[in-house]
Amino acid sequence: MAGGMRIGELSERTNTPRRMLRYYEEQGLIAAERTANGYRSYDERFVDRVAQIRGLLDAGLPTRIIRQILPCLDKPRTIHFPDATPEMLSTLETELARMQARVECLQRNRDAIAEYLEAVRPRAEA
Amino acid sequence: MAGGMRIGELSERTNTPRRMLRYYEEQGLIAAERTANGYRSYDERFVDRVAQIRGLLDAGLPTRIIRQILPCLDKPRTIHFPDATPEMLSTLETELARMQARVECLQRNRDAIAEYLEAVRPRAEA
DNA sequence: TCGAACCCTCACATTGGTGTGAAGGTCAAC
DNA sequence: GTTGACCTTCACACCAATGTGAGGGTTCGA
Repeated sequence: MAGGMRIGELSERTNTPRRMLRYYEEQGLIAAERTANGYRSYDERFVDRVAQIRGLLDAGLPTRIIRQILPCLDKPRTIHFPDATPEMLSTLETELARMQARVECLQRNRDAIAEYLEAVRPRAEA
Repeated sequence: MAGGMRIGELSERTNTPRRMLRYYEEQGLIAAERTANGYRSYDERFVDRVAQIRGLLDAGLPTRIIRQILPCLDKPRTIHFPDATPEMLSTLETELARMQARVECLQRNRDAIAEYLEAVRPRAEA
């Protein structure tokens, strides 16, 4: 069985506390297999998955929203078109707009900070 | 005295609970004047300021960080170059990188959602 | 067979942003 | 001069994300 790491390894590889991995599972963001003795078992795909979750959390999205949008982000579409309820589509559109607003806000402020640093740093490094 | 609105008006114009305006003040993000009777008095500039704060908060930055970067974002530079301590510059650089990462994460996921919606929505509206 | 290093669940604590309400001061209008 | 719509501070409560640790099982190597 090549594809099964336990929570400790996933924790190290994603730089995420075990506690959080269990929490994400509890929140329905990831669904780990279990080995015979009850240990969680993760395959490679969870590494990216967790990174994605952390990125979104860090960007200010709550788990409730992440849970809703995650299924739409799978590379090989596992959620087919008929699965999408109208409510879900409208949630997605709302979230899309909010993310767009966030991006713009962050970009504006990022640029302002960059500009400030540029002005304040008189070409230090060679 | 043309330029003094009270907390209620600022609250309405920024769509922000009074409670939060007081909280931002307590956190050192805004500094309101006081009229003779103790009421807070805000001028026009606070409208943009509060919007900026809310945007950053919504994007996941904690008040502690916002407090540090806000002074650098003033249009007419009120913070001059010598004011910047090395620690502050390094905080700014760190924050700049984090914001960049956030932007990229949000853009990726935003694009993925947009793509999903595009695929799932069979050209509905005229 | 013991110890170390994992894993499990459960549960309480903390932090930051926010909601809400009490107890009271100011001020304009009637 | 009382009412109503503001404002003040203070304080308790909530939720989500996270920390921490107790109490206990599994596995493996010395």
